[in-house]
Amino acid sequence: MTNLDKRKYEELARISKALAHATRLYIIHKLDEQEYCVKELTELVGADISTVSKHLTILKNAGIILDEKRGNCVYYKLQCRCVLAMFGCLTNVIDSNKNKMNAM
Amino acid sequence: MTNLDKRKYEELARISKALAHATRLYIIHKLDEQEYCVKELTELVGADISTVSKHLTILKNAGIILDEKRGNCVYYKLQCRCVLAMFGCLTNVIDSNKNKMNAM
DNA sequence: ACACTATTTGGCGATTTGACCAAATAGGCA
DNA sequence: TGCCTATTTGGTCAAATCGCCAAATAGTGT
Repeated sequence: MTNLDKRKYEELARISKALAHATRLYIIHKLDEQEYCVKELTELVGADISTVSKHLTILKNAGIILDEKRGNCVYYKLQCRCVLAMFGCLTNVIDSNKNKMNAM
Repeated sequence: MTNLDKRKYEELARISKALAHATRLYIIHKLDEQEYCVKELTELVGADISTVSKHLTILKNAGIILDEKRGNCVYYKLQCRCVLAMFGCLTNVIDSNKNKMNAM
């Protein structure tokens, strides 16, 4: 793997790692429906608010979501809806696995 | 997050985690071009063969690649090319980030 | 059976990740 | 200013991940 390749795939992995968590995928899914503040997401997720805040930071750093402070709250929304295609991809793999299973 | 949701997003995360590594993404990319045995991939990747073997196991367990023993070697290939769409998705996010940057 | 090659597995140390708690920070409002 | 709510940050601990080495396994050919 050349150095150039290495950088390229580490960049891809950086985004990919940000997606590699059930809670973060769930948050993305919810933010696709509407924007939410941290407190609201915390209730939806059902974890400590500091935990949710950290997940949001990870997604933000990956450029997947955006934050906007309004009044007392920080609202998050999807930065680019192209991540939603990821769900389709992941689901395809899962379905494809199931089909392979059934075909046995 | 309901129990059903939880199961669903953990399943998605399971696949997503398998992709969350530069070397594994690189392997997928190479296997898109042609099939390779472990030894060949090891040379391409430039890591210990046991390390590469473990990466391959992770990808196999996620249903992303398939192995086939022929002669002395185990050849790996993509199980479903739908994972390739994932590269497009990840690249979109990265490009989208860059565009947002430039627009500032 | 023996030697040789390819691959996987087990185990270890190092690093990263994830969850919670507690404390710090930031804004709004009385 | 002081209080209250929302959010982030720092710290700690447990668990997961990663990479290598060494050993085990599997198959080929002599």
